[in-house]
Amino acid sequence: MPSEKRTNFIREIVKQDLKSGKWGGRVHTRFPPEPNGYLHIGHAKAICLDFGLAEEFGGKTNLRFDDTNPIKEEEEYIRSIIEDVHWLGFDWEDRLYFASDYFEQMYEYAEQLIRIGKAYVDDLPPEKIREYRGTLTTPGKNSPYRDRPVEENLDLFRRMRAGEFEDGSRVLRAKIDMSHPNMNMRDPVIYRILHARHHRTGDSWCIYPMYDWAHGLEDSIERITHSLCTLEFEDHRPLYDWFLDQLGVYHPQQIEFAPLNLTYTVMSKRKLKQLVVEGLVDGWDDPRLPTLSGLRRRGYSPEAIRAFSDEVGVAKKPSLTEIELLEHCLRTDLNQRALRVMVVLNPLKVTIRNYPEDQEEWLEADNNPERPEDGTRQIPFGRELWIERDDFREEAPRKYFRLAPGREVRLKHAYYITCVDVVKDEQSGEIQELICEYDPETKGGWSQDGRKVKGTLHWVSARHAQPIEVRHFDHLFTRKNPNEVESGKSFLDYVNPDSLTIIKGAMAEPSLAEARPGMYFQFLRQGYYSLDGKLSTASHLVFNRSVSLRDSWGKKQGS
RNA sequence: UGGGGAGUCGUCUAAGGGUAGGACAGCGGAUUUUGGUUCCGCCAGUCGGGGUUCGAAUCCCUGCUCCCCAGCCA
Repeated sequence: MPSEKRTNFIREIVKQDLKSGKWGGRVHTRFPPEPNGYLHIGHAKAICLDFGLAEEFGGKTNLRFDDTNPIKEEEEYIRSIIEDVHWLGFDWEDRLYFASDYFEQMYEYAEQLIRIGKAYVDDLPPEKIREYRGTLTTPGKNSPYRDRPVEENLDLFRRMRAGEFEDGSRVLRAKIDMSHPNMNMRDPVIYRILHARHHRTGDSWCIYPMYDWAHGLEDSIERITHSLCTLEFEDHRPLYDWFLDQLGVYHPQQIEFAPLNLTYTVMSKRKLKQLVVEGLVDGWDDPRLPTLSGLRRRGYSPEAIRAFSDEVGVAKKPSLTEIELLEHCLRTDLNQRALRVMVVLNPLKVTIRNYPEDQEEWLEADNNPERPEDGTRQIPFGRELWIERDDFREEAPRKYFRLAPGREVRLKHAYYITCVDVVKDEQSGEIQELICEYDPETKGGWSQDGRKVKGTLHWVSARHAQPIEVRHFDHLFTRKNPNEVESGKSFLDYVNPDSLTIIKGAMAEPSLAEARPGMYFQFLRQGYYSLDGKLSTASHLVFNRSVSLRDSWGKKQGS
């Protein structure tokens, strides 16, 4: 369906609402991250949905930090989240909000809830509250403090705010129904005492609102129309609705969709954080992580991630998407834009014995055959070259059309060469060098006589080669779904010990010295690569492989 | 055995009484100065059982399976 925009059930609801005039023709969404970790590609799906929907229907989207728990939240996360959403290409204009900006208003609403007899201060300790809540199959029972008079509740709640009580000694709870089949409705806690410094409000509060209380109010205050969230909040919707109905305030519609899961990785912030804290990866932006900063460092483009978000769709079915789809989206984007360069990862020396000793020439190479307007560059050629060790076989299997003794191949953009001799180490038998001859009539890689050369190799002039470090990545986990753990094990037991391969002696053509982070390269015949801005120095360039090229030959060999 | 959700090719996702479509993956082939790209083709699905209907993925009944919920996290 190239011309038709892909639809989904939420988009249909929005279209329906627009038609019926339910929200006065408005579409106003929000992306509400808690600043307690870095954003990952699952968030990207939500961001694309929130911003994409508003964009499509002429609406607006707020970026709102849901910063109601000072114990877990940090400034660094706010910074990274802002950077990541911008990088993805979305703009919230002047609508950057913080839940903490509404604390006073939320507090007043809480007093209102107390006044209408729908909230009370409970002196039960945490264990007792849990005990009184009952279980999934048995009803809970009322707290002995449940029927305190309004005035007492008001007084106690004000004193909670004033800091008279210790953490955990009292809470404010909604008065709903302790035997409700939905656990969330069994008098949920709406304020807890936390003598903790908040990154924005400092020490002005020692009571903080709980998610269920805060979130609907935030949405209401901001006049959100469609409040999109993931499936696990489906159970919370009755509570979301209950609070807003009790207060009689503006009431957005919460709609839930299935979160994104990808094979061979984990998506929960808790687990990602654990990998970071335990030093199993190189920070939140480790290129093996599905974090947006990790993907960026690995060389993913925001366009690829947005295309992927469109591609996975939106539904309510819990799903596990194959990572291959993400990789496909990256290849599709990078094929169009990546600059082609030649890099030899595992060098094997080639001497062209009929090429003059001191001669060198500069040959023209296109930067991107998919986009001629990207022009050409000059690459140096000489008597001594590096080619890929893998591109030579002493004994060529059937269908192998790379270099072998007596065989002729094309050096991309250069000449046809024929292997005439193989130099080996006497002791080990290891191939040390290939002696070849070139055909001067094939400059540029064409022959006049029209003879066929099936194989084309990439190469680098030894004298001009720029040594670089290259990093290849494999899945971070050995299991398709590392969240499915056998008893007695943890997801950490499935971390892939071989997820990072460092290649030290790669040889690059000189133009790669101009590489900067954020530039996309295709190392010819190998894959897409990007400069690692964190590890590279002026004299030591490190390139990360974003994704390999598809390899139908290697696939055939491997099986 | 409480409540809330969900079941369509291997994976993701359309179709909402009228030919089950697309993408990824896989498999073949053509083109190719990247064994890339591009192009063409193939493979492959409505959870089971009843019912309503000329006609059911869609409506009804029933069964099964999977996911989420017992934080003073979000």
